[in-house]
Amino acid sequence: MAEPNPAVFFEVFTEIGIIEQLSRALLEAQLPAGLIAPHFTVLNHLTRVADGRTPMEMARAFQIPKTSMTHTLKVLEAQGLVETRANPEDGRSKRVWLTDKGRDVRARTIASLAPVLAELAAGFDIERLLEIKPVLTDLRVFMDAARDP
Amino acid sequence: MAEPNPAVFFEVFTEIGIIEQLSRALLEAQLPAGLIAPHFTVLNHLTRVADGRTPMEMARAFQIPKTSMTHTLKVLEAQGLVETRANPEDGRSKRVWLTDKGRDVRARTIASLAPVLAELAAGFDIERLLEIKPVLTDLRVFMDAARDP
DNA sequence: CTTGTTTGGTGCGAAATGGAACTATATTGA
DNA sequence: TCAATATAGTTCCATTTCGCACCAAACAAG
Repeated sequence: MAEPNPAVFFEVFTEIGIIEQLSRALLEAQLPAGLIAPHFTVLNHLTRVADGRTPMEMARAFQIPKTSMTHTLKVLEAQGLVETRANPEDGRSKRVWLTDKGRDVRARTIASLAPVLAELAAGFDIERLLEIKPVLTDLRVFMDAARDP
Repeated sequence: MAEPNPAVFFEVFTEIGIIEQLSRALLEAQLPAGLIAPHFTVLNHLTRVADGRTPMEMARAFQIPKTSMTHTLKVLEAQGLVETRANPEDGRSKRVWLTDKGRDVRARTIASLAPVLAELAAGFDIERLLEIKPVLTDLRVFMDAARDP
């Protein structure tokens, strides 16, 4: 019997890296011109988690530098997909809100993604995904908590 | 009982995206200055899969555009970590070989990564990773085969 | 052959990424 | 209270990413 070997983390991360590339390509194929995955991620986060987040809250949620979030939001705002207003509770920060157009783009993308996902589901057993999902969630939460604060 | 819902793909991809970010940060923290994850990925691929691959073979393996591979290799070559020679079997292409220095950088990175992975293993059950790994591998293979050629 | 098409690789330019330094506001503590 | 420190966000800049256009070698068909 083999010893538990931490290298399995490395191997799992390698698989995850490739799947991330492939799934990002699937998403971006459905996005309107000028938008890429990080833009969609923000629209989706504001819809699913809570509208009116601050840039820093989102940067932390996605584990990206705040400078990257600044730029991503600039693009979204220039395209009229989000709008920002001052945060009355903290003069340093601002809050980001979806516009109707932003909500619409997000909804259309989800809709056009549905047949793509359905095609994946036709060739890969969804049950297996349901099994690994809680492990992935726990791993994400664990790693998120483990990084040096 | 719920219908099998393809949206679980979306949810799994979301978790995978965040884990990819976090794991990449762990790797890059161990890399020497001037190298980032994609550089290491090439060194690792040449070591694990086969030395002397062509740029296109690697671009396809990692699912990145060939122009990105050109640039990544330029950095690695400038730092003396790989060297390229003409491909005698095909005048259009070239083959990429690790140098001793490249092998050394890769080995040192793996070594310095070991305690990081061990620390992860101390807080997260490796058995659960061993369970999901084959599913991830199958998913990666399936998605890789499913993209339009 | 030789002409049309495919394939490997590069140069270029636009956009994205992210570190460093900076400003402004908030918080902490002596 | 007010000085020291921490935090949110931006600007600036170097590097990365990747689409497009291009070149050269290979291959395919007549």
